Amino acid sequence: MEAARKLERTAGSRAMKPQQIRQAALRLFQEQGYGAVSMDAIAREAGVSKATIYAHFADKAELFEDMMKSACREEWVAVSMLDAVPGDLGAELRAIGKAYAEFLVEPRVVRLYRMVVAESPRFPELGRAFFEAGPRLITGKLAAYLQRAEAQGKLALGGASNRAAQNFLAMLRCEPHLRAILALDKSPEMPEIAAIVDSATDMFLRAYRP
Amino acid sequence: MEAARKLERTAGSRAMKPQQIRQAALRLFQEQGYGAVSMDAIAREAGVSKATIYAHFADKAELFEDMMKSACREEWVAVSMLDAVPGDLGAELRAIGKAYAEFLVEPRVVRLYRMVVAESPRFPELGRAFFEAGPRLITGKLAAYLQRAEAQGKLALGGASNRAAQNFLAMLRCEPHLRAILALDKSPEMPEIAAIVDSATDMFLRAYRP
DNA sequence: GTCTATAAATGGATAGAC
DNA sequence: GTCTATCCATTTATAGAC
Repeated sequence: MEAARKLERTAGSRAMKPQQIRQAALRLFQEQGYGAVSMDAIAREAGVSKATIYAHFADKAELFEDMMKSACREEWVAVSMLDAVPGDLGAELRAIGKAYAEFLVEPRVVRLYRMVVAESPRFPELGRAFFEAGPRLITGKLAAYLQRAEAQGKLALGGASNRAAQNFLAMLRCEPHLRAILALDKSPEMPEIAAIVDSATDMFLRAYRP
Repeated sequence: MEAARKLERTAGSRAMKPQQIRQAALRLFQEQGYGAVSMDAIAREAGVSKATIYAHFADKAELFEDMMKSACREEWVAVSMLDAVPGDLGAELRAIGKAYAEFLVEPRVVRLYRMVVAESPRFPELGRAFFEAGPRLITGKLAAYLQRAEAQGKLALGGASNRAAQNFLAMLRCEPHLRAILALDKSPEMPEIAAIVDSATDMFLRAYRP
């Protein structure tokens, strides 16, 4: 009964504190990097006391890992929706490719990628979570799609649908993506990306047309 | 004359201190990330006092940036040597591709890439230096090579040699590269890389064969 | 659970002797 | 140029009141 009373009494603002802390931590870690952010700064940014953070997270490392895994799951949801839209094979590949290539230069995605890459050696589960939630999922989906297209006689992949999918997706991790990762431009050049996707799709189809 | 005497007297170990410091800093920054490394730790690792570091570098940021630019130049030298080896077009592309794809999973290169990606937003010159010394240089070289091949009637690129080069190189930044970046494997799987390079080369040639 | 206050150690950077 | 010793702000994490 004590537990029940507690739950009632605290359903309001208390339950939101962990989320506030995660969001504040995400902002600061993105701006300054894991090692450069202090728990004091996170407490200030979240509008809570430091002791409150330690009431919800064991230490800085656990807060970081917990927050990052949530962020990975949330970010990749958008692109995991990539399903075949109606149209001919070329149009479908172009649409999937454009969505993915543009996703890969979104500032939120780029910032997340930077943190994952930077801290993967110290947080092994993080690199794994990112890979499974994103690249692995989307590669599998595209490979299945290409396999269906081959079964319908629209492509000649020699059964290597997974490798073909990897080749296609790799071409979408293109120079604009790299330039975004390296913070070389103020904002990504979307027309250039569209042209690259067209080029990659054309090349893919020329190579794998029956 | 005082200057001359000083130079004589200090030609031995003193001139090497900056290099010792750079090397120690590289090791620690790679292991722990920029924000997590202290100047005390660098001094210990280099076997010098903290004051000696500050005698050669204005502060932590300048030490990091100076060291990183040196590291970028040194690392990319290996792959910038990539010149056409004798053989037919397919064999040459395969050789270039294999060298580049294997370079991209070397632990030293992966560690450097992680740091550049992590700190590019805070050190804009770093992302620029990395890009110019590596991807930009190699893309230009390959584009020129492909253009010569097209002039000889061995390829049909429609004049878009640069885009073709980018497509080919993007396929070499493949899943093993991504897995290495994310620290998913203990050691890179070279046979898998060779198979991917073969696949990418075949696809490239099927698409662009006259 | 949440706060204020503080402990105990470490951070970047410098002074002054040699 | 190089060292030892040190300044003072900041660090992670906790104690104790509510």
